[in-house]
Amino acid sequence: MKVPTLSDVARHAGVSYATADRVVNARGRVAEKSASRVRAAIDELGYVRNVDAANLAQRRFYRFAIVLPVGSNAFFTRMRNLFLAAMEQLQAERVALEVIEVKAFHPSSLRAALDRLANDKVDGVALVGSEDATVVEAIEKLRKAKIPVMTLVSDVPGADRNAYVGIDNKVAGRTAGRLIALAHSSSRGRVVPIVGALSARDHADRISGMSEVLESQHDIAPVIEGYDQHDLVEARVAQVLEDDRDVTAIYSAGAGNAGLIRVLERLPECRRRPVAILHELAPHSRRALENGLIDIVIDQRPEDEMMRVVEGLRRLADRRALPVTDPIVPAIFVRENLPPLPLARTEREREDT
Amino acid sequence: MKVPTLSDVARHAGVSYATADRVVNARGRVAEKSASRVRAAIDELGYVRNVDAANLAQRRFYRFAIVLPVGSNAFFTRMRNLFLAAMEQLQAERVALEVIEVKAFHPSSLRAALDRLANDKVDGVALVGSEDATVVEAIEKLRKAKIPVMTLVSDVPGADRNAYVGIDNKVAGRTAGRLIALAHSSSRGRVVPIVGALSARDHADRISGMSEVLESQHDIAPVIEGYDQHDLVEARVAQVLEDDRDVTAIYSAGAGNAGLIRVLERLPECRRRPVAILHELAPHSRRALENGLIDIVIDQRPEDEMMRVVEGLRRLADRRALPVTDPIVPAIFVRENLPPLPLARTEREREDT
DNA sequence: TTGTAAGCGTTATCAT
DNA sequence: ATGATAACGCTTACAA
Repeated sequence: MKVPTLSDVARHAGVSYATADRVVNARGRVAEKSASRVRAAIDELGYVRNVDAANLAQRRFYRFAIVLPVGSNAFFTRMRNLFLAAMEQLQAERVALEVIEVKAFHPSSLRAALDRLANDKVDGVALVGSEDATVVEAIEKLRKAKIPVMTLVSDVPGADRNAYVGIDNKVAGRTAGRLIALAHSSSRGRVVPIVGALSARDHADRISGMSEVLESQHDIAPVIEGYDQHDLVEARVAQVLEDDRDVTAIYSAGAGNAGLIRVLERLPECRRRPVAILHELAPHSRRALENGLIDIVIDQRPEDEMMRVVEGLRRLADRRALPVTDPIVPAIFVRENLPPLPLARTEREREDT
Repeated sequence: MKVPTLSDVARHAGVSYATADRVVNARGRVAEKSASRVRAAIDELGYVRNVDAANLAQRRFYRFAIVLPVGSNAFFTRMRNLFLAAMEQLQAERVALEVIEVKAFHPSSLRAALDRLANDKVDGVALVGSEDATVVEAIEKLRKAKIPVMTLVSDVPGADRNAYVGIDNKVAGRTAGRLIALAHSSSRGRVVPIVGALSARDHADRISGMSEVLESQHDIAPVIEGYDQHDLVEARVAQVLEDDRDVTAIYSAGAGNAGLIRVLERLPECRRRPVAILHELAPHSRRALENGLIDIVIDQRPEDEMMRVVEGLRRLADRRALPVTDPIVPAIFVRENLPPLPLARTEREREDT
């Protein structure tokens, strides 16, 4: 059961090795006649490029760039730390990561970073997308430079990235809705939705998913915009709970949840705590789950996303097919299935909102 | 930034290339004095074996064996189909899978298969474990033959397999418990647990996890043993629901759920459907979720497990480190977050219980 | 116990 | 537009 090599292909096609190679690697300068003979030989023999040999000949050392928004967001801090923590192990596998931080909600900052990378000739780029024409262009430029691009956590509509690694926010919102419905049994409830900003697509998608499921049987209170800031969230939620005694559930689709948790913490004894569902495991949300202050955390498991991104970039750089995977299914954490705490923590780890 | 090669190591240690190689590959026949010099050189230079080059030199073609119990169990049918479906894509990556079916609950059948593999000199074995001394021995034998071993879905306590890919059943049960509690708000409930057999460790673990969470606030009815057979499950559950009008929840930790679903389907209108949670997505459980006959399916996502197994076996065969991963978190499916149906189905796919 | 050297299937360079 | 060939870093057979 011998696997055919490119030499076999060349011989079969009656051309030299170099010519066959030119076809396989699209180097041009081949007469169409030769090219077609080579292509025929390739699928007659069922030739597949030996990636190991190719990488050896190139003394492959992958350089990938990971572009993350940075700011006071606990989730991306966590994400960044995960990439940093992976670097050591990856070093031994001959891949180097460059983690680049750009200003959040600042497309031109992202664009500048991407443009630099296009000239740097890295072997692949992963980025947290945003809906912005300038970002679409930057991605196009990368692709033209033959650099694979993956979007992470947030996709870029209209851009032809090679793959997206992240959850479907609409589905996540619907899931939250269903769980809230479940927690209400048959009684009618009143749900308060919280987002960072309604203009953020992910947040809006989550809320609309949740509403879709609940609106026929329950009341949906006006959306609170907390701008992902815990003190703002705290103030607004406290206010709403005070004004509206009928609230039975809270669904927070964004960040700033430390503020929400503080409100729940000091809820008067007499008042029944509303069902609370929020997104992303973080030190404070974990603790709140353990203490019974909230019920459910929907988590997109950045560890998983990180691994898929690195693996995906490697495969793209090797010109291998990406495995056809189901979309990432977010994890649903309750008090009882929290993952064990990681043993070590990165030096720079911070507990921001 | 040159990466050191084994030649560098040899030179640095003042020995020949072959000697350095003997140390790295533990081939023996090296004077301790030389060996230690080589080892010193290795970590002075930070040498890491180039797996690509090694695989090229060996004309690597991985042969992995996947040993699955077969019988009338929908879950393992699904699992097997996943492996079969992956084979084509894997072919191009120079890995061949041999999917071996053994009789379920039949340790000596499993043992025989494993013993054959030990002599066959495959590059790695994945198997669905069971608590049995003879299986422990068979694994030991494989390991002695330098064959990597992974357990899948069910671990083998006491065996030194290289890794386990599967969920923590106790945790899964506790999660089910919490969700049931959530669905009961503050009212007291009465839960009927169903298993295949209490002697099956996985099932027992799930039930005990569930009970742990619920027993203080709710009633736990006697466990139904349905031996993973849908007609048996159907009969028993129908009986219990008839005898006991106070049942508010059902947790099925095993298989045979088609029977359970049939009972729920023909529940009289006047009677409120109990909260229902069961394990593993299958055609019938999916449909029941869509129809609102059950509330939640806890799924260990065999697609994911399959990929981890293949990737893990490959890494082990390459003598690379396994990535430190969190344990597999089962997915919690409700009606609203069901994964899209796969487009193609394997020829042999069957819909058994 | 130690050393030498011919592959492995590519990439990339140079010559024609 | 085509062809020949020296690396790449390892494994393995063989020689000393």
